[in-house]
Amino acid sequence: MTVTNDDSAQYLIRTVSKRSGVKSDLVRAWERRYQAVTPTRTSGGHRVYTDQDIARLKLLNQATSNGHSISQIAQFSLDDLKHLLKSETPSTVQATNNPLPTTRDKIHLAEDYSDKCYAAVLAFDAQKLESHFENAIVELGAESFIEHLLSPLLTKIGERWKTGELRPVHEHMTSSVIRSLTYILRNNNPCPENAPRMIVSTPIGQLHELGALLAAIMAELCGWQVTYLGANLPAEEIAAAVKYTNSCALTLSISFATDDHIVAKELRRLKKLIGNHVSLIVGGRAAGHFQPVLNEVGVMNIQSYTHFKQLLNQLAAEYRALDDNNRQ
Amino acid sequence: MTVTNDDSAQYLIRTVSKRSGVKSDLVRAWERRYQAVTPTRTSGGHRVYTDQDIARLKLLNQATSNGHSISQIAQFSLDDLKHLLKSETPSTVQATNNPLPTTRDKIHLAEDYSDKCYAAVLAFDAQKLESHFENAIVELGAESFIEHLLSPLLTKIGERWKTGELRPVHEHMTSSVIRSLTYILRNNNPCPENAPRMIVSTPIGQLHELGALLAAIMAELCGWQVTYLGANLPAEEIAAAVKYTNSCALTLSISFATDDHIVAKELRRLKKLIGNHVSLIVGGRAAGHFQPVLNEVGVMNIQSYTHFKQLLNQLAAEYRALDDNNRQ
DNA sequence: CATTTTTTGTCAATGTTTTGTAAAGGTTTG
DNA sequence: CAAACCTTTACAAAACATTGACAAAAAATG
Repeated sequence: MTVTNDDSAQYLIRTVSKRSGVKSDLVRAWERRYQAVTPTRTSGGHRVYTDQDIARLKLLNQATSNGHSISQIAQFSLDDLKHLLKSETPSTVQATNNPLPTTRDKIHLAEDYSDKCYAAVLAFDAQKLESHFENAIVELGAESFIEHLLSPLLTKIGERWKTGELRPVHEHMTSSVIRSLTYILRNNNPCPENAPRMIVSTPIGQLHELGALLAAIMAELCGWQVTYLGANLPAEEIAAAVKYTNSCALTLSISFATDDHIVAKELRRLKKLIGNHVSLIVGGRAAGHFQPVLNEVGVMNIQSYTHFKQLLNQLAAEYRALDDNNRQ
Repeated sequence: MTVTNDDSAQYLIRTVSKRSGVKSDLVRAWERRYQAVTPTRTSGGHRVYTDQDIARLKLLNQATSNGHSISQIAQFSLDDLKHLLKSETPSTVQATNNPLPTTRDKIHLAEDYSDKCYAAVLAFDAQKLESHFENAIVELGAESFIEHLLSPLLTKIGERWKTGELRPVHEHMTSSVIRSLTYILRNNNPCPENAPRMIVSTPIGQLHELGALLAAIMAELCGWQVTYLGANLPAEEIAAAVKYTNSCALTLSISFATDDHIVAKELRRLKKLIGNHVSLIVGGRAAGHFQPVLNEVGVMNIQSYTHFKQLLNQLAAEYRALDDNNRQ
């Protein structure tokens, strides 16, 4: 049984765009130039699409971001497209050259969205927040969404939380919305079989999960196979997860400098439990407070968004090289 | 529930509007433009609708907020519309014969999936778990998925956790996967504008969120507009969320009888903070341990899956009636 | 390697369709 | 008689369509 409905389901182009992740203009362009889809029309001339069309555009979107030329694959059947995507390595996210002219516009757009999203958070309007996020993902693309919208937004929320403009519930609500969005983001970027694995969580006592959530999403986008565990877990549990999944990296977010003892103790225990072959990465607002322990334990400390991305790619490369050697 | 296909039950447009959530003007517009409904008339010319018409408008309302174009689906049959929305809302129609999968088959299938899912949990394989869930949702439909798969699975996890077969991480991982599935489930079942609102969370000290998650999903499926806050929140925060969202119900899950004092205290504080006009619902494995407090505070205690569903529908009906009165 | 050429995503301008809402003025109902 | 309905007409915002053009990226060519 396939996911798609029969032909009775009819959508207008904006819905198709939202669901497939392809901008409306581009949907039309693909139809005009390559007949990638052939929607029926209303009496007034508006395009009307089926569920199949949406599935098709979703796959085409994935395939093109994997490097395929749209002109070559536009007329493939659904099965052909699925087959194409199965036997493929994922999109490698380049961390390098960013300051392109198009990026500037995106940054502007992202700021715009960021304001709207923050307003929704402040108003405690989960529905609106989710809606803004959805639109932003389509317009910005997953990568830019994270870098220029999500990342600064979470920083802002963290700050406002300290000043008292926001309450803890605001953060919980936001986490909840973002968590359910994970599904769309992951959908755009299926990860391969042999991807390096990572656990993301928060040590015990650390209740704020926004940072961890961001890290998890970023890692997934960089081609990692991430298992996200949520916040506030004791070292033994996290270590167990690392073993179960055979992960080669563990990322923790520490955003609040509550009790130095606990965090330090947990970090030391964790390192002992997971051993040296697993990379321990720590980030978050308050990570700096624990610098001595971080150094002692041998933690990779995240400095910035870009830094984390570099780290992710670097580690993934190392892991792949290691993996190749083992196989030979 | 049951639908009286009785022709004797006839309604005027204001009633139809209230029950379906479609404004009177719009009901007329849909009739004039697309013949979405074709009510009979009184001798004087007033429109007279049947229960079927109401059901129809309800579905059309849902479908449009789901992205379907009203002009395209206005003339669909009731069955077509139901099929379009795939997951059937319990509060609406279920009376017609289900020609496709028997309930018995579904239960069997669900058990099958349940086993697979539990195996994935045990093996700590988040990807496989998510994949099973996805397939199950498609095959079973959202409702059956929750009743016959998710609900028993979570119970099982709770039990196995107590015996030590599963660790806390297993539960965290499962929560994480289910949380990201929320997106699909919600998408299948968009809630109307005037839906009653509910907050779902877990009182401070209660770290297990699976029960709360299930409650949230069920409530959404019953037509509530749910804001899910995650676990472990102090009374003030939860109460703030209730106020922000103007919720008329609050559901808490208590699955672990840690410290009687804290939970009891939190419940009392919560009741004070939210007042009497907000329904306080409590469920979960360990809810029974707090029976005295629950009685004292005036809590509705969830007894079972079915009971919760009844409660949800009943409260929603009460709220709608109240809302109607306020508007008049 | 340097130049075209092609591909591809994006945008702008301009006109149309869709769709929810509202006002005006008459009719029915209780 | 007041409240609720009815019909018609109109309106405006959002969403679409079409055409044509542009520029970056990729590919082909010299």
